[in-house]
Amino acid sequence: MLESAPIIDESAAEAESLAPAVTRAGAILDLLAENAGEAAGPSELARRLGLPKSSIANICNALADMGLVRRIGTGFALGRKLAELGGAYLASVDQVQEFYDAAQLLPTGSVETVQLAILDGLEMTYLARHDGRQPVRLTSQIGRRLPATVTATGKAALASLDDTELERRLAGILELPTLTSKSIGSVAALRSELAVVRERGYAMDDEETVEGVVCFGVAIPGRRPGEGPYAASITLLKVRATDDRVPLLIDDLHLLAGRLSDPLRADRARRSVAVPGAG
Amino acid sequence: MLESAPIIDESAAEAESLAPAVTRAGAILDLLAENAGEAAGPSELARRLGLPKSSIANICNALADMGLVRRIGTGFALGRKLAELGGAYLASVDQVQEFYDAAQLLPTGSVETVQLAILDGLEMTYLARHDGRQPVRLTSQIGRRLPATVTATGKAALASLDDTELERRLAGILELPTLTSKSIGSVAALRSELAVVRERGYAMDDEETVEGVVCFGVAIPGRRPGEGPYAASITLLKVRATDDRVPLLIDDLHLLAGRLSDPLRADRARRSVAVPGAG
DNA sequence: GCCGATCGTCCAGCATACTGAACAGACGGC
DNA sequence: GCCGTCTGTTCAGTATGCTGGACGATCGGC
Repeated sequence: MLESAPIIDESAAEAESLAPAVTRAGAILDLLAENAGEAAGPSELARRLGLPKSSIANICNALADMGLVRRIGTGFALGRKLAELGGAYLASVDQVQEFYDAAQLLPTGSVETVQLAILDGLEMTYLARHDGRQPVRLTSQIGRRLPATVTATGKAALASLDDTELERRLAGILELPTLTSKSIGSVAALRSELAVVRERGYAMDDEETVEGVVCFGVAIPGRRPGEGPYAASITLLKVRATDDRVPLLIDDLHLLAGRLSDPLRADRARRSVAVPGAG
Repeated sequence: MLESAPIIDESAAEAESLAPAVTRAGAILDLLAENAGEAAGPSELARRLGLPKSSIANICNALADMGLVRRIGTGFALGRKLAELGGAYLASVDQVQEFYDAAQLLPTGSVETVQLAILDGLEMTYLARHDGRQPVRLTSQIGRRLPATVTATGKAALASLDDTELERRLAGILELPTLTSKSIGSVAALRSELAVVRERGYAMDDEETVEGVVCFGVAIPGRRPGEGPYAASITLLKVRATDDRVPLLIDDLHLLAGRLSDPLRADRARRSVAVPGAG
């Protein structure tokens, strides 16, 4: 059950939208996503969002008619059309398609967990995952968001920004979210870490996201102006990150990044002629 | 580029929504998903949907502010938040979580492509996929929709419906969509096929989706009332569907279906204590 | 089995979000 | 280089979608 909470205005920009109903619908979806799996009724949603109950009910019914949410009893939960749209988004990102092909060809990294993410503000959204042969599954689910400052992908992506853009994103930030005792907590520490990343050519997450797990990451520039940088990472148990393997994995990441960065790719039309799949 | 098309009213229910802006926003997302990868401007969207240009622009800006669509130049394409919401939806479906665990434990099927889908009307939406060890990737992408009548999952799911529900879904259907020359094209042929499925205990797609590829599927009942039935399938090249392997794969599917059907699952709380992932 | 609380739904009035036309800029072609 | 056609954006007026309150159904507790 969703815990009651005082009135909040979800995602600030509410006040000045030219299509308030749409913005509110988005806030509803966000709220349902935070408590995925649990259904919430109109009253509860209205209380949480600080919006009139009737409006919420109208919007939810419209969302339900389209399949964006599904009715569970009298409440609402995320709907199956979101899987369809999410899949369509992922299919529309060229880097995702190429990532799957390229990741399994990596000489050393193909047996590890390799992931692709995109920077969004100060968070990373994970877009694709190559599951290696390791029995332990340490991976984030696709679509999951993690703070950029505690992940190898995030630090690599932030380090690839020019200084003015970086300062813009850090403006007003006083404290950084931490997931373990090793997570970077201060902006000052982050700055020096990013300097190291730029110098070294790759980023490292040394148990900053999960104890006992390390990640290595490199940035992948976007192909269109304004398109936030991407980053690829390899995740493995710290005990497996031996001195002889790590350099090979770093090489693999640079190889992968090179392939995903290169706009000269002959298989541009591959997607449109691909086998439509079977079920 | 999107081809021009005459005015159409996307997904009929437009006329009588109590939150028209939300319904329109959904229609926009649908349209962008159909032509994923290509950006579309307000004018083009307005023409396609038969709606005022200004309204479309307002809605698109609201969607862009939330990340549900992204701006590409002056046009719009699907946004990264859809990946987040889609992932949250998939995480909210208990069967998906259990599917990943169960599929890789199948004695014979774990080396093949195993998929999970849900019935929606007369289409299947693919929710999860276990990639086997086969070099050829025959899989649909997650979120993809295929006609239920040409897929093993779809026929298994339809066969699990009671007659009144089945007739309701087939009402008014004259012709069935076909993907290959072997696809079922008539409702009469479908009825007799479903009778065979019920008798036999599993469904088969014999090159009805893709030439040279066969699938076997079994239904998995939903756990909540009104929740459309699920189905699992195993996909393989027809040349690999030998008489000694197929019975083993069918056994695996029934095993899988049994595990996903059984509401008595001790790992119910697993999701809430799972490792949050690393990046 | 009664009652209180809370739920989801309905309806009419008002404020507001939507509409339609006019605006300036960017291409592309004869 | 000009012009026709397209784009995306802006703005004021009005129809319309949103709001708040009341209704009936449901659940939980003393």
